[in-house]
Amino acid sequence: MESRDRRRAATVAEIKAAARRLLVSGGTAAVGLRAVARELGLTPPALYRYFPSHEALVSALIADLYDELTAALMDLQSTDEDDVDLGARLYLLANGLRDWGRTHPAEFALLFGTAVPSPDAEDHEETPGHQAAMRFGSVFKELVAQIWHWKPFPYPPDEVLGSELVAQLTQESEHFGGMPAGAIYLSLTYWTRLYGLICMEIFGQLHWVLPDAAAYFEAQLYEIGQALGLDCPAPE
Amino acid sequence: MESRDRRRAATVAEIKAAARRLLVSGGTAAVGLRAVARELGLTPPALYRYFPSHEALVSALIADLYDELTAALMDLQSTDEDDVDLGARLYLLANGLRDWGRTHPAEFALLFGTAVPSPDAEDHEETPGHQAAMRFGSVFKELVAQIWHWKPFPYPPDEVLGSELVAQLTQESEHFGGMPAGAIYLSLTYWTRLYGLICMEIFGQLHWVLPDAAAYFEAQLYEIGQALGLDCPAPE
DNA sequence: GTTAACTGTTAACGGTGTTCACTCTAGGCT
DNA sequence: AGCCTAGAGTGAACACCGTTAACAGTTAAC
Repeated sequence: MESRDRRRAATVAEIKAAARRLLVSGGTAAVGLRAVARELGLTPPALYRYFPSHEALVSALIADLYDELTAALMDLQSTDEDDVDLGARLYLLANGLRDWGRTHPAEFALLFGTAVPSPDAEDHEETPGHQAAMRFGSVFKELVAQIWHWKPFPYPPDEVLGSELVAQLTQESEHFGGMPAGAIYLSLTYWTRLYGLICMEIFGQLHWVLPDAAAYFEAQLYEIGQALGLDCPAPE
Repeated sequence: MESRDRRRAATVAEIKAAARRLLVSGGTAAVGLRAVARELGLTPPALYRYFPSHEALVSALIADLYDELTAALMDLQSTDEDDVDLGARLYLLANGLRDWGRTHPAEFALLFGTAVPSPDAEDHEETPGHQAAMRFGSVFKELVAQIWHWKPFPYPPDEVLGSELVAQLTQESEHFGGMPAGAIYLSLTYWTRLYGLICMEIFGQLHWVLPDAAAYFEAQLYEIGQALGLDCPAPE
């Protein structure tokens, strides 16, 4: 005899589970409102008791997937001892993100394949999906800040970056544990290269030159780790 | 009294022009078959005389856009003298690609924002869009090969790349003017970083840390140019 | 025990890509 | 010149989509 809100929460979970099933089996386009209703043996309008629109349903799914990915990456790091090499943790994070994308291509495409809405819509900054994405991003930011305070790496001086870039980077310093602009620049470069690499591999934009991007990814990972003063495992 | 095929070709061009108008004004989702027909004052089934499906229409538009982008990048290079610094050409290419994306965000999203179909569908490798994408890619490949033969740059030895990666890269050597694996690796790194960077900027995945990615792009461009032994204009 | 909130239904509207049967016009062939 | 066939375009229809409105049954709360 579950209370009403419990039943409601359970139904919401079932809806999202059905949506995800459709996403996995048929890609982003397959997760339609009517299809989800069909999956649950409901009529389409019934879903409007739980989500105000189809887009809201998809957004909720996106938020869930972000949180799942975030959790997967976090407990991938916490499995080892506390005094582990932080560089190895970053290596685990990078490989964990890639692996998640490779094992969940449909979910990955939903999270990172669609263009982010323009940032001028400032009223939509509080969407649950956006907040979940922020939590996901801070996993990387916090680890990088830890690495910096653990073993500071050499970074380019402000002169070579240019004052405009330094100004923007300094503004983000609080989110990076007070790191200097040059160190934030290197961290951002790490993220940019990692993210771009994984997206290109999973979205198939690397197939035309590399049939299997694993070795290339490994080499790149070694390269970008070095820039942060880390000794990632060298290939071969 | 234009011949029948002329009239037909003209109509095809009008259809694609209308599709593009819709793409620019309303994004990828706005270029629907019925909307295109409406734009031309036709009924939807009429378009099936020119394209077998909606997807084919979009594919044709994609191919056109690839060719337009390719042409824009090519005559961006050919505007200067023949004995110009080839490094400057690569710099122009990189900036040209970014500028095209920034001035044509809807077209850019259509070309690079949707996931590429899986490569296991080998029968769809001859689609006009795919061929146009190949032509686009070879602009970069050919310029890099020219640079290599013009002023060979130092490259990592096979040992640090690993035999698996070297094997894959060597297989692509013919498309890169006979360059060694390490040189192809550096070129691929250049492309990967450039491509990833531009996609992230235009798809808004850099907004959360950099309000204006121009300075960051400039710094990155300088960095990746150096890896190819080029003296790109330094920032500031 | 009555009442109000909640959950689900059916019917319908406007939108989409697509197919079929039909008309009409213009070119090619004898 | 005259048929006649291929091509271009139309209207009606189908199956799908997201969404809304009006309605019915159940269930929790006062």
